[in-house]
Amino acid sequence: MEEPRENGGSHGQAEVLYAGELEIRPGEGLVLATGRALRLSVREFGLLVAMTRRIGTIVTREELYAAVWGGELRPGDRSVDVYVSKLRTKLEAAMPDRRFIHTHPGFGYRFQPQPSRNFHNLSVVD
Amino acid sequence: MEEPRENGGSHGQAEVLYAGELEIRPGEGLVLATGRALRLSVREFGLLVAMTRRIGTIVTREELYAAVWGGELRPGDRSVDVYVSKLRTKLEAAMPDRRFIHTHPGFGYRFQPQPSRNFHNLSVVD
DNA sequence: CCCGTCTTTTACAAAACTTTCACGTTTGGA
DNA sequence: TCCAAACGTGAAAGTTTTGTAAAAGACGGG
Repeated sequence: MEEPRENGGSHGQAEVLYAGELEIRPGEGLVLATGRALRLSVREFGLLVAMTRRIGTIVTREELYAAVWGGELRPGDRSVDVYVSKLRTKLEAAMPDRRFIHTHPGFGYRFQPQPSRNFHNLSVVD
Repeated sequence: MEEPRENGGSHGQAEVLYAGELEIRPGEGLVLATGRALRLSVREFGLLVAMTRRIGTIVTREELYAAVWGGELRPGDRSVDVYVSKLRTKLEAAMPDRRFIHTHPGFGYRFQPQPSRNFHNLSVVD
C-alpha cells in the first residue's frame, strides 16, 4: 500500500495562490491566466506573488521592494513602478478588461482582481 | 518483484504516457509521433520522459539534470540546454508547427504540447 | 585501428531581463 | 486654477540567460 500524496511527486512546495482568474504557483514560477501559462520574468513574478499574498491591502513600495528585490528601497529608485507597469501590461494582455493592480497615490499599490465595468458605472471606488 | 524506479514515484513497466500526438513508453524506450517511431538518444528520451511526467509545470534545470543525468547540476553545465535543443529539433521535425517545450527564462522549461493558442497575446501567453 | 553514434564541452550570437533615465500625465492640496 | 510631488511608461544601456553549431571526448562493433 502506498501513502497518498498530494500530487504524486516530491517536487517543490504545493502552494497555490488564487486571485480571480489567476492561478499562481510560487514554488514553480508559474502563473496561469484562465488556464494558460503566462511568461513572466523573475521580477514580475516576484511582484505578483508578493502582492497576491497581501491581496486587497495597500502595500508600500518599500515593502514590495524588500520582498522582491531584497534590501532597502533607495530614494529615487523607480524599479517597483517600472515593474508594476510591466506586470499590468502582461496581465491585461492576457485578460483584457480586467484590472488587477490599483494605485493609491502617496501610499502604494493594492492588488485586487476586478471584473470589467460598464462605462456608466464610474464611481469613486477603485 | 522489482521496480525500475526512474524518478518521482513508482511506475509499472506497462506505463504509457500521452502528450498531444505523442505516445511514450518509458519501459521500452519508445516514442511514437503520430504513430511513427522517433529515434531518440538515451538522454533525449530521458528528458522527454522527465518532462512529460511533469507536463504543464515548470521544471528547473537542476531537477531535469537530477532526473536524467543523476546527481547535481554543476554551475556552467549546459547539458540540459543542449539536449532540450536537440529534443526540440527532433520533435519539430516529426511534427512541424507544433511547440512542446517552452522556456521560462530564470525558472526552467515547461513541457506542454500545443496549448490551444490565442492568436493575440503571443508575447505574453506561451 | 576506423567508423559511426552519442555525450560533453566550448564558443558565440541572439534573446530576454534589469536598471536607469527622461518626460509627459495625473493627483491632491492650497 | 495652479503647482509640486507622485506616477506611468517608452527606451537606452548594461547584464544575464538561452539557443545552437561545432569541436572534442568516449565507446562499442567491425
